[in-house]
Amino acid sequence: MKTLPVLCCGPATEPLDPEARETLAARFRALSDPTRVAIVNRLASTEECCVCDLNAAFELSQPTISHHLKVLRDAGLVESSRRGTWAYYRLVPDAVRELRHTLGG
Amino acid sequence: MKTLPVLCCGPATEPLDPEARETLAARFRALSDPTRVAIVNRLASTEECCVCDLNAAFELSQPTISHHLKVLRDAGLVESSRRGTWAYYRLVPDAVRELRHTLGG
DNA sequence: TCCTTTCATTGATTGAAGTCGATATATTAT
DNA sequence: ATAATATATCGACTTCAATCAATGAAAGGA
Repeated sequence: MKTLPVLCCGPATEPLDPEARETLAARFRALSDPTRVAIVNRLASTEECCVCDLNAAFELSQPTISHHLKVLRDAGLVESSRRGTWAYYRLVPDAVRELRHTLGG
Repeated sequence: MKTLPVLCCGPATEPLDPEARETLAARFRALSDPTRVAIVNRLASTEECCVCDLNAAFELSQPTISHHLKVLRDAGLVESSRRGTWAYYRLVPDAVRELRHTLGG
């Protein structure tokens, strides 16, 4: 994965090309929903998490949770693997780190 | 301004209360548009910037740029001041830092 | 085999967001 | 005063996103 330039807050920051703008905006958009922020927060504390736990943790329908997980997956912020009947989700640390770096790490 | 807890990626992360989820999501949402990412990036490199420069820098109408600036203002990521006819915008470093911290600074 | 459980997908509905033209407001210049 | 310039706001249109009920797909158990 290509490393994106630092967005802020150095004294001299390089301008972003249109592709980088799109990529960054897409990732921030994945975090633009309270439920998804909470999911990422939960994954940050539990290392790995079954979908069934997430379904139980939020007062939303199962398809809605599944939808949010898909948004996070498409953004590359989380990844999943099936073991038997269950699906387990975890953060992609590099993606999160890159976003943080974008905000001026 | 209240300091939000670290979102990621420590071994033990505290769960976010609903209000914190909303606040964080709102700020990430302000960065969920390519133009706004570019504006913030530009502000990060120029310290302060006239709206007229932003209008010239993007191939969007003046009302659209004004709208994006309002979104960023409402999110607390930028602030503005008028000097004469011109309006100058700049980043709010604390807000950006807080977001970065949320991603596990 | 059939039923149950877990998760994903589809379709529909509702509300939010991006964009622009038109207009309003405020400041400076003539 | 009048005109010109710089921003902001309004109204309308269009596209996108969140949500849920219903359905599909895959695995395990009786």
